[in-house]
Amino acid sequence: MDAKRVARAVERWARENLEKLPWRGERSLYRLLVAEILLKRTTRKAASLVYMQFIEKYPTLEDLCKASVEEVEQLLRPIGLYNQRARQLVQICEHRHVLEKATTWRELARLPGVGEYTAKAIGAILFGERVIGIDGNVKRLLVRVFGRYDDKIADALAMEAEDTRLLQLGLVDLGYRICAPRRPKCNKCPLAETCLYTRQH
DNA sequence: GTCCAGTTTT
DNA sequence: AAAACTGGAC
Repeated sequence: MDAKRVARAVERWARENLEKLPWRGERSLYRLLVAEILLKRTTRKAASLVYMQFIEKYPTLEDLCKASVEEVEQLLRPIGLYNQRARQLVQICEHRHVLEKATTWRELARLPGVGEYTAKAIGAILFGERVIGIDGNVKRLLVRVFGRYDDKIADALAMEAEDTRLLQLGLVDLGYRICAPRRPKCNKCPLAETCLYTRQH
């Protein structure tokens, strides 16, 4: 298995090609967590606008914790799932101490609304942990490249990471923008040489 | 396995 | 008109 080769290629690609998004480059755990919750089952475009409004209104965790659920719901209404998301954000305030001290993805995973994907993605992006969050886009990419997906593949990739942030964001961006569900842009993909799917088509 | 929910893409 | 959208809770 070419985990090392794939990791290198993804990181190299990510260095030049990551899409600029409002939460990219964000060093605040609070802000990254807000972004992840807004992005669940939601496109980047829709999430971007609401994210910027959200951060302007609640720049810090303290600001959010002073807000009411209704107020937060109102802001989230345009992108849907507002009931659920607003409740989760307010619950995170109740677990404020966890967020303030967390240094590993396992601690984050205890927060309401934070599952394995979100916790591992932040672990890779912010904490530099050797983990990779696997969302639908990354899974599709890995199935195409390796012909299958299981936990061992994700672990192997994480172990080969030189820069866990670049690897995580690179995988997500490649999966979303290049390795699209239909008509993937294999001619623009840095993994085309080793990709099983590309070679079979 | 089902539900959440408005927006975007096909 | 569907199907999908950086999932997670129940």
